[in-house]
Amino acid sequence: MAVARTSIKDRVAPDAYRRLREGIISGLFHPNERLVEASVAIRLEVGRTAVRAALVRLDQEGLVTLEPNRGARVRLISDREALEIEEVRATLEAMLARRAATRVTAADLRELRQMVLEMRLRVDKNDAVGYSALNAPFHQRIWLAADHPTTSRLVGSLKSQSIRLQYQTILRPGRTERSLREHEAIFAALKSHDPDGAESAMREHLVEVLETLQWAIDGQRRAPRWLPG
Amino acid sequence: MAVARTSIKDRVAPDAYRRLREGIISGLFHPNERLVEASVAIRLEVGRTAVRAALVRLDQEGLVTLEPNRGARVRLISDREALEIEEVRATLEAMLARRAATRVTAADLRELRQMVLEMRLRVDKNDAVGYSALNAPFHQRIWLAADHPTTSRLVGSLKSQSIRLQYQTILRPGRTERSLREHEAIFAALKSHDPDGAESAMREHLVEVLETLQWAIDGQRRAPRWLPG
DNA sequence: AGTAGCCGAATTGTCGACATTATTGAGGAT
DNA sequence: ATCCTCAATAATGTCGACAATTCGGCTACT
Repeated sequence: MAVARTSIKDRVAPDAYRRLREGIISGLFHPNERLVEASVAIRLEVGRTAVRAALVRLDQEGLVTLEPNRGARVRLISDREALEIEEVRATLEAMLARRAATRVTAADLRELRQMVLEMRLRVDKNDAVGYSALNAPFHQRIWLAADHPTTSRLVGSLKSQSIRLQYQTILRPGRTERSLREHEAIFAALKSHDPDGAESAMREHLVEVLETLQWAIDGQRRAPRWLPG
Repeated sequence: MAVARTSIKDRVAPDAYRRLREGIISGLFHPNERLVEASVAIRLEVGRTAVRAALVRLDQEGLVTLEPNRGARVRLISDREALEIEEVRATLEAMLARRAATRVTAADLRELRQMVLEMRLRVDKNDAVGYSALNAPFHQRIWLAADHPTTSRLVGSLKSQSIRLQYQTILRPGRTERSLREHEAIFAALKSHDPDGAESAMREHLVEVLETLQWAIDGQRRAPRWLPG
């Protein structure tokens, strides 16, 4: 059989943090699930020490809650908190868009244009998930153009916390069409180096997202439980 | 002599993180200073394990940089980064002020009014440091009124990173007078429940702070080193 | 029947020992 | 003199063992 010589620390140990993080974000570990150090260590094929360090880090990052002597759980973001996070994100991304408008290079614009075109393509093909996959890269490209690493890091961290509800927002009928137009508006503003335009376009876009989120929350408040009879 | 029965873990261990953090913020550990686990452990009278955990957490928080196999240092925030942080803070606090304007209770206003009066008092007494000490609580009181814990936490964390330059901003001649008037303007806007007014007053205030910061940076770029002869 | 208190399993917290990795400095060859 | 090699040192990374804590269930007593 031989589990190969990948014997627990070929070079896996260093990124126990990254892998656990990925596991949480991807939903492999469910919200509120207990994370027992020993079990996780076995599952990830790393030592308990590494898991411990990862948990501390994830706690600080907000993806995990760590209570003294009582262990760790995948942090369950409340609905209210999810909305708050989205609100902050909107504020910061609007600021980034503003900055980006005055700094985009030709290369930036070329790439962004490419992305928007690809998005349009997928929407026309009714490929909602495919479209949604381009969403994050598009935004990130704007962050890059804004040249503001501090904020970028912050927004990135926020985003990872609110993934849970992200999936459901895709499902809203007619949302992709609208989302695409918003993205196109943002691109247009950036292209014409219009800070006010970019900021407000981004803000409008994220207000939309926020409303969709609210819609998703309302929806799930009913759906998940039918009492028998 | 007897260092008392505080024998290394009476109940000190749990907050090694807090103490190390405090030490960094208060300047007890200098920027760029190496933090050797063993030494810190002795100095804080805790085990190396606790120090390790604290370092990981502080790294995630941005107060310390942690390089694999090369140890930890107190993070030195570059001038550029300090400005970026202040910029983010301005954006977020402006948003908080806006929210606060629509939610301040009578009790909030009473407390804020008290603070502003006390500030006025100290400025009139030419007590710059005394005035400056009231600054943080005033802002925090507004965060509380805004009722947006996510953002409050974020802004608090940002603030701790940029302490280094904070001191020098006090020294700017005529700054306190001006700062006081800005605070009074913010209070007035909150009192009349004017979101736009509160947001812009806060933004103006923080733009002022940002400029002062820039001034301090420029100042220190010359001051700290005279070559002999 | 109800409740206080107590055992025991499971899990976290801490320590000490040791392996691993960077760093420094001395010595030697070119 | 300069560069290279290689030990000596110092610090970090990891593991295993054990102490401390929590929690669930069980008993004993009223």
